[in-house]
Amino acid sequence: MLPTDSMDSGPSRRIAHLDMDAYFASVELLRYPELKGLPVVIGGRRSVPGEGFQRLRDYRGRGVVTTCTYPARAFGVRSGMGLMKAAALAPDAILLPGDYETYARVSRAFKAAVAEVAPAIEDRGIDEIYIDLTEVEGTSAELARRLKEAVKAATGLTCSVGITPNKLLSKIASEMQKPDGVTLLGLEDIPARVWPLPASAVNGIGPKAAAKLEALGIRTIGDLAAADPALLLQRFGQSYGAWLSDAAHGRDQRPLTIVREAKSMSRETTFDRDLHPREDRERLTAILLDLCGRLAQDLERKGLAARTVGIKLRFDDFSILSRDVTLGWAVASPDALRDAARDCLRRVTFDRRLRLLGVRAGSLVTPGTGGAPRPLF
DNA sequence: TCTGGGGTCCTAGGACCC
DNA sequence: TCTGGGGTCCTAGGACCC
Repeated sequence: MLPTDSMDSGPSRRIAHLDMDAYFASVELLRYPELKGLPVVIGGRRSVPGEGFQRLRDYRGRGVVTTCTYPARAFGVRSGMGLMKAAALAPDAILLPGDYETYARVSRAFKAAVAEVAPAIEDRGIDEIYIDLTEVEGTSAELARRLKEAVKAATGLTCSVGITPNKLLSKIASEMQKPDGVTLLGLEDIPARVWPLPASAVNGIGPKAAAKLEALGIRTIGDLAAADPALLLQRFGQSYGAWLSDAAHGRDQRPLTIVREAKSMSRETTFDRDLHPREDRERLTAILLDLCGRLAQDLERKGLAARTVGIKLRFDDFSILSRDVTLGWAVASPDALRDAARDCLRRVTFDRRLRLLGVRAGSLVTPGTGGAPRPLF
């Protein structure tokens, strides 16, 4: 047995994961302080403006809970839950439509504040980031406090921070003391603090993998660490099987991705009611044109063009179908996106009603560089 | 009363080329 | 006539994440 971990885990790092608490709901509470302490749910479509706040019980139609306050969670409401089901649990909860422009603005503000403390940041979406603290002066406890203070000063919001030697453990750690928490973990804490958690607490073990593990009698991360690696390889394949073993032992050497280029952009919409491919043809055409127009705007804003265009359909039975086409050139205009999307739609046999239509731009290039044919000389 | 919208990555087969 | 092995690109689907 090797006496130290430094020989097999490489140079030791200090990585933070910072996660905003009930993010969208907390931003709304800044705007409506009178809702503090009440069950509030963010979700659904923008409703007709009326008097006062809309109650969850009055909501009609499709939609899910995007996020909710902790008092709403006390009723059993969860992200991703259908709004009708949420209304049955918490009929008096306040329902607010999402205001994504504001959430994005506040997001830029908290990330800029964190960058003042530590500049090496990996963006993980609107409400969370990884931060490399390896080269930053101070104890982990001090740095956690400074990060939280910087976020609070810039936005008025609280967050939870986990600091450990890698991204995998920090992601787990930041969940441990939510909300407004700090959790510091070393490799020596793994057996006592990480192994009792359910396997699904690992980022990358979703519902399917968790169910498959459960069928093997593997429920906790500790069970996974104790499982025969050969069995995992056999049941989950070389790549994922090996990763499962590593993850259970807290082994993770992934670097932070500081700059990331967009790989694809898409727009999709779920209809108010399922649409018939022929009887509702005009309505579907109008929706397709709208999606292409919005996607073209997104591309223009980012100065990008697509060499691949695809469509996504969700049918009334929730099955999903996609088709895409790669063009010999890059496109960005609404008309070109529409023509390519129509080519894709022609390859589909429609025998069910449609629930959702989406348009996707992939193989993105910057026009004038990657989009042009390479010169011969 | 079912189940949003925006992404990434992986796998796997076939076409095509060397 | 049959023997190859890579490599890349494209397409479709699926798992997972925020």
